[in-house]
Amino acid sequence: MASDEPNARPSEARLKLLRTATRIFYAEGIHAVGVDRIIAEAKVTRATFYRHFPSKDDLILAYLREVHQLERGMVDEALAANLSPVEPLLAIANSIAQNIQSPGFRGCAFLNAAAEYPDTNHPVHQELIAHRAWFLGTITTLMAQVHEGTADPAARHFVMLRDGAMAAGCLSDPTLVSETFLRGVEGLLRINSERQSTESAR
Amino acid sequence: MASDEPNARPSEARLKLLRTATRIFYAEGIHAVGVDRIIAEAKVTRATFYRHFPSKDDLILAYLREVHQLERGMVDEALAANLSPVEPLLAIANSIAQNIQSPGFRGCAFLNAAAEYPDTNHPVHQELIAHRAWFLGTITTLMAQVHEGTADPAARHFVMLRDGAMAAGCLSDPTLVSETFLRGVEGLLRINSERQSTESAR
DNA sequence: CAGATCAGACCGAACGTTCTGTCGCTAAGA
DNA sequence: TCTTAGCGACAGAACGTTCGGTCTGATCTG
Repeated sequence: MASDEPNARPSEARLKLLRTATRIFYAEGIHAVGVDRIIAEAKVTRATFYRHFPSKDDLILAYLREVHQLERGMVDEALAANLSPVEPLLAIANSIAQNIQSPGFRGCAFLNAAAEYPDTNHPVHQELIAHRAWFLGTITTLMAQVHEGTADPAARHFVMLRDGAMAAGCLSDPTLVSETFLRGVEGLLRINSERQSTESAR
Repeated sequence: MASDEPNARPSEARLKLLRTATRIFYAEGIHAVGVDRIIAEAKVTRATFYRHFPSKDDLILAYLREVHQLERGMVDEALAANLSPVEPLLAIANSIAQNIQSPGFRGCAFLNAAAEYPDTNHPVHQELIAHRAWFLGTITTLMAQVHEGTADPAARHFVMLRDGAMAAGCLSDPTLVSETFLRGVEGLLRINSERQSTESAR
């Protein structure tokens, strides 16, 4: 990607473009927003835009990577305060619930991108698949610490609840959606903890 | 909506347009497909298109109403074979699971439309909100027959699992997604049935 | 005959991308 | 200290294509 060397300090113009794109793509959709709009609101010129992003698709990929980093940050934070096997999962769930209730919440950037880019050959689609693989893998690892034998189905169940909550959070009452999600997660963790306790008692 | 009187037989041209739009919009996304494409593949002319649909938005609304009718048909079928309070819900869940595993599955047309039309004032957005209200209401009514007191949260939980399954069904292994969904629903129904049995035994 | 459909041209706007010349800033070299 | 070169950003025009929508006249069918 142009001008994005790992150790180079990103230019102010590039940051402005990426920040603007992240905000507008998330709020309004990707296809619904043209590069003209991003350029105008970032207050840079066309030449500057194309200097940093060779095409609109490059900007979209940068947007998704930006959101991915934000979500990684959230997960890393939950892992840092790690006391018992269940707590990181609850911390992640609470973070998701808070996000759902935050102003400007507009669902999952990756699920939204999937709706707009269904072609599995498109780089945008491939980017979101990679993100989802990371998230499922992370939850699976955490679930394995709760109960090794059922980690896979339990993680899939967690992610399904997450996906459902993210999808519905801006289509109905976010408070009810968050409650439903947290209850589902708590029930899931309770069942899996009891399995672990039952097997430990043997 | 033009030429769509309740008792009039829809013309062949209109049917072709709607059928084509339903297929392509669902498979490829709404913004990603222009009217030219629909017209070319439906093998009608531009004037015919605009005779039946005054604008692209009218076609999109017709597409969503078409999918809504299909889903109503699925639910009506599940209700028709109604033996016990739990069975319609299981039938609906099984129908959803089969859909997820069917060729060409591309998620929920309404969730996909929500991603592309986030503006709550847009008629497309309002159409999908109405559809979701119908679905949640239907599931709530069915859950009330399982256990009156927890019908609301249980229905929301069911719909959350459904949304998550629909979102993930074409982004990962559809068989695993279906299994996860059906297990989640079975667990939910078991818990709610046991609540009903417990309260009946008092 | 009336309505539906056809063929096809047209419109202005928007789309993503390319390009040119100019300006400002910074760092390095004389 | 001054000059120069290089880099990044600016202003703005231009390109070809696609977009959704409008319109006209001809043909077909019931």
